[in-house]
Amino acid sequence: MTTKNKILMASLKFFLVRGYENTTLSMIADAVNIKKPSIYYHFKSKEDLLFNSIYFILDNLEKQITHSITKSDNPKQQLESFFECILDFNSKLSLMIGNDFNAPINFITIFQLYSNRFCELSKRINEYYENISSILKDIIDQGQKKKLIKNTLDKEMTVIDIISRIEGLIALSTIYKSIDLNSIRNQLYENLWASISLENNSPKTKKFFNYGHINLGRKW
Amino acid sequence: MTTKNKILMASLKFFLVRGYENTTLSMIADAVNIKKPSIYYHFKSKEDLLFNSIYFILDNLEKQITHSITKSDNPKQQLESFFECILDFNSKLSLMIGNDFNAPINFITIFQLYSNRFCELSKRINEYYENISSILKDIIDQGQKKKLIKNTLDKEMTVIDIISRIEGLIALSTIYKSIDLNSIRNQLYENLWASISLENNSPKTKKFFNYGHINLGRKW
DNA sequence: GTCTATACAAGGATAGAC
DNA sequence: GTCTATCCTTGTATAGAC
Repeated sequence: MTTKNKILMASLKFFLVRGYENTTLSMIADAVNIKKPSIYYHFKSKEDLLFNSIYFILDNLEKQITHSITKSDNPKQQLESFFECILDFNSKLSLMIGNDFNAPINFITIFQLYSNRFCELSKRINEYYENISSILKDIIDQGQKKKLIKNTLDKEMTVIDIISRIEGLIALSTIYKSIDLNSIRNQLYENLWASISLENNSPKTKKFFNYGHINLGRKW
Repeated sequence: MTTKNKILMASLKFFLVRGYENTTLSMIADAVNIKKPSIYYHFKSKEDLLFNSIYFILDNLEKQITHSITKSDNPKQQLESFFECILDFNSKLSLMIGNDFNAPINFITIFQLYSNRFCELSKRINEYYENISSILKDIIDQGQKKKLIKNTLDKEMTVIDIISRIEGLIALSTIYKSIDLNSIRNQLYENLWASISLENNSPKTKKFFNYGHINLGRKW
């Protein structure tokens, strides 16, 4: 791993766990075992580090979502993959950055905080939502054609409903201590499917997907 | 309005819109038309301001949820009030603090950020979730007794499902620019009700509640 | 209760040697 | 590419006058 990547990964870690303002360049430098000014050889400012951290998250997440969807052409399974993929991405991110704080991380918070402050980030984050919305619309389309999903659904609204349920779940599980996300996520997906599908009794299949290794997505 | 309350309201505003670290005591002092050191006469530190801001939000929100629930003893309407109340609280908070930034606010983000950093806050925030969980459980109980809500529901999970849908919606609408929350909130509530109720066709009633004035809840 | 003046610390960033 | 030394700004907080 190059020094540049080490710096980026350390930044990502601190930004996710402590937030941007509570992360200092000294902390990052210490974590990478270099001195503060060396960071400036690789990145032009602290903001630059934030931007690259967020691009890293979004690039990888999009890649993994796209990949997980192609594993099946069954709309129900695709939707399940979509659902699981985002939840798993959050857990994996936590493992990947070596989260040795005992605070759970939530990658969405960082979007909320900085999308309104940095126009450049806002664009990219919105692009991400456009992308996953379009993926979901395609899945719903296919499901309707195959008579698996209700034809009466408002597509736009259903997309919002699905995304907000997933993100709400991640957010809530990091704030409210009494939630055991793993024990209910399958059931919550079944509820979601039941609410949009034409089936009467949705079978309760337990599936665990593995999305492979998280790669560095962006060229420098 | 006393100087103390003015300071608190200004802090709340900045904390919600800019976050804690990006809010300086000078900004607060300017907004209230006093000098920086005068703040220390009323509050012992910047942290003290953060704590009181969050208590203010939670005290008021709990009060309004409790109040909105008592307006009906029909579980469907109570659940709708609950749903609407939290969404409206977020909008009202935005109006109340005189949000002249063009960034939408989301009062839940602040919980996510500081519940893990300040043990005292974590306790209070968890207490809030325990409270609203218990309110929701009661509503579901009543609904089941009155044969309006499915008996097969896992109560714990349903509670999490409901809260995460509401909070996910608020969060998403502040990040993703293409969402018009007001045009879909009623439909989303109907979806929620449809997924837990025994009715086959849920009637589409449009209701707008007014939760009255937001009061200062905490004694100093 | 509010002010002026000021202490003190810390963070981002740059210059320039090696 | 990485370092030491240092600049500069800003933020929290306190002392003490009025």
